Amino acid sequence: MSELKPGRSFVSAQQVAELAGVSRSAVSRTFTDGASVSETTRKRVLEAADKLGYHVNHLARSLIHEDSGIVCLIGADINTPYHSRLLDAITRRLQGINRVAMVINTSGDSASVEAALRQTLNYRANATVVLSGTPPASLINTCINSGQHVILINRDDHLDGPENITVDNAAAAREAFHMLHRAGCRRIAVVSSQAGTPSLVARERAFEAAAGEAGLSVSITRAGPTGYGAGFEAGRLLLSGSDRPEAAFCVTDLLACGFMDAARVEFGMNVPAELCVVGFDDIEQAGWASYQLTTFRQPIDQVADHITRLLNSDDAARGGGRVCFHADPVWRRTVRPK
Amino acid sequence: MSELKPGRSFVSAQQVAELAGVSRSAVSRTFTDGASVSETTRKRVLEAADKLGYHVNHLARSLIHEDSGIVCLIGADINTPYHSRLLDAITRRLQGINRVAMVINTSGDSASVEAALRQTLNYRANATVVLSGTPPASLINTCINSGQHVILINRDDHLDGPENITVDNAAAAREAFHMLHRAGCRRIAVVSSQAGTPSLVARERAFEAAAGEAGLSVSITRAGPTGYGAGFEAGRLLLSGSDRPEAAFCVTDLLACGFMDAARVEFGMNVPAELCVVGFDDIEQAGWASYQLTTFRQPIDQVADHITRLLNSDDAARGGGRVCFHADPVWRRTVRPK
DNA sequence: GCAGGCGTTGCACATTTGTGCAATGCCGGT
DNA sequence: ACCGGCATTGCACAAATGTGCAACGCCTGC
Repeated sequence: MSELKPGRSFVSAQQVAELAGVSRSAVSRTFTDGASVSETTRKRVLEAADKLGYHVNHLARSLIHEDSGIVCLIGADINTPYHSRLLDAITRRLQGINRVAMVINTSGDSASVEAALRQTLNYRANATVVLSGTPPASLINTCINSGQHVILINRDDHLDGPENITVDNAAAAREAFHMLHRAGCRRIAVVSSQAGTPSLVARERAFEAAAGEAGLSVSITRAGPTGYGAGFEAGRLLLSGSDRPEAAFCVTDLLACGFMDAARVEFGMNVPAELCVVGFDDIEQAGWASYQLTTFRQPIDQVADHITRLLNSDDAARGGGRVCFHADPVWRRTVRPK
Repeated sequence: MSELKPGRSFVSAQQVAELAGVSRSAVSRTFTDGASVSETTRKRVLEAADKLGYHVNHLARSLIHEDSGIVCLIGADINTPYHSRLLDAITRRLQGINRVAMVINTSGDSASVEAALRQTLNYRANATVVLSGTPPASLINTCINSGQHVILINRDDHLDGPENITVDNAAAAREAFHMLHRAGCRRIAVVSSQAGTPSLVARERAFEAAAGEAGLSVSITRAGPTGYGAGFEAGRLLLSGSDRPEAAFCVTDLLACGFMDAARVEFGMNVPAELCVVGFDDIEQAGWASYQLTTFRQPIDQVADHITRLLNSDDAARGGGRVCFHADPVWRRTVRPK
C-alpha cells in the first residue's frame, strides 16, 4: 500500500489508481489523448486525481516518447530591451504550441554557452535556440545527432548543420547610409561598441562600404560595451572636437539614445538640425517623445513565428536551412527630410 | 546489441557501457559524484562517452531523486525593464546553484497563471517563483503538498503556505510624499495605471494617506496599462487644465518617463522648476541624461539573493516565511532641492 | 602461504509513465 | 439462447537512470 500522507512528495498514478479502485493503466489512459477508457472509470479517475492533486509526470512521459516538450533558449543580456522583447515573443508563442521554455542565461562568466548546450542535452530538450554567443561546433553536432532542432539567431557566419535565422544587417546598414547621404550629411560617424558581436560588425562593415562607394570615409568609435553608456561616451568624444560630424549611424538604439543625450545635454545641440542620428533595433525607447529616433525595426515577430514553424515542422525537412528577414526603416525625427 | 547509428536519437548509458566494455552500472557511477569507480574504468567510460556524445539524462535521474533541478519562473510583461532585470538577476544566479530556469510567460491570455502552475507540477519543478499574477490558492497548496518551494513576489496580500518576498511599497510611497512636500509642492498628482497590480495600489494608497495626514488631497489618474503611453496620456490630461499640479508621484518609472515627456514636449514645461516628478523602480532609463529621474530603487539583487537562499535552504524550515525589503530613494534631478 | 579486509563490479530492483497483447465482459443480431 | 464483435481492462514490458547487496579479486600483514 502506498503512502497517502499528503505532506511530502508528488502524487503518482499508482496512488490515484488505488483510490479510484482501478488499475494504473486506466489512470494513464485517462490522461492520454485518444486512449480507450469508459466514461465511468474516466470520471472516477479524474475525481481521485483531483482529490489527491495528481499531475502527470512529464519527465517520466518523456522517457518513453522522444518528446520532452522542452525548448532551450540560450542567451545573454536578457535585460536589454531588444533581447527581452525577443524572449517575450518566443516564450509567449511556446505556450501556444504546448512547449515550455528553459532559459539559460549566459551573462555570468561562470555559465558559458558550452555549459548551456550541455544542459540542453541533459534535459533532452526538443530544440535549442541560441540567441547570442558562440557555441562550439562539436557540441552543436552532438545536439543535432541527438535529434534536436538547433536554431541559431543573428549569427552571420552560416553553419551547415543547424537552422539559421538572420536579419539582413548589411542591407539595412547600406540603407542607413543612403538616408543620411540623401539628407546632405557628409561627415558621418559610426558609433559601435567593443563587444564585437557579429551583427554589429556586419552593420559597421556594410555602412563603411556604402560610404566608400560614395567616396566618403567614416570613423568608427567604440567606447565600451553595447549600451547607453557607451553611446554617451562616444558622443562626448566625437562632439568635443572641432570638426564635429554632421551625422551618426549608431549600430544599436541604446547607443543612439546615449549619443543623442550627450549631444543635447552636454553640447546643447539640436537634433536633427545640427546632427542627424540613425539607430538600429527599434526598441521601445526609440519611439519615446524625447528621442523620436529614426531607426530600423527588428523583425522580432517574424523571427518568433519562424521559430514556431520550425518547431512544428516534421523532422524530415531539417538541417542547414537559412532564412533572412529584412529590417525595415522606421522614419521618425532624427534625420532631416530631404 | 543496441543501435550505434549516430543519426537519430540520444545516446544512452547502455550504449556507452557496451563501447567501453563495462556494465551500465559503471557508467552510471562514473557520472555520480562520490560513487566508487576505479580510475581505469572511469577513464574508459569517459572516453567512450565523449566519443558517442553521451550526456546523462536528467529526466530519468529526476525519477529517482526527488530533485529535478528545475525552478519555474512565472510572470507576465517580461519585456518590461523592471521584469526583465528581475528575470536576468534570478536566472543568472540559478546557474550558480546548479538549477535551471523554466520560464512561463503568462502575458498571452491563453496561458493563465493556473495553467502555468500546472506545468510546474507536470515537470516536477523544485520550486515555483511567481513574479506577477494571482495564482489560485488551491493549486498553491497542491504545489506545497507536493514538496515544492513556492515563492510569491510582490504580492501584498500575505498567504500562509508559500514564502512571500515583498517590497515595502507603503514606506517608500510615504517617503515620496514627504520628498515632494518638503520641496514645497502642494498640488500633487498621483499617476498610476488601470492594471490594479497590488504593488501599484499599495503605493497609491500609502501616498494618498500620507497626503491626507498632511492635510492635502491628491488626485489619482489612471490612463491605461502600466507603461510609457499611459504616463504620457496622463500628462496630457493633467497639464492641459488651468490648475496644473506642481508635482507628480508616478507609481512606476515608465509612467514617469511618459509623464515627463508630455510635460516637456507637449507643454514646454521645465522639470523640476515648474514640475517635480518622483518615480518608482529605478529602471535603467531613470538614470539617462534626458530624465535624471528621482525615484526608488527596487532591491532586485536582494530579492534574487533571497530566492537563492531559500532554494538552498533545507526543507525543514519551510513555509509561510515573509521577508520585506526596503526600496531606497535615489536622488537625481526631478525634485527641487529643499 | 593464507586469511582478512577493502575497493570494485555486476545483478537486480527501484523510480513513473505509455502501450501491445490478451482476456474479459457486454451488447446486438439471428 | 447463442455467437460474433467490440469496447474496456489489466498484465507485463519498455524507456534511462541510481543504488543496495553480494560476489569477486587484489593487496597486505602475519
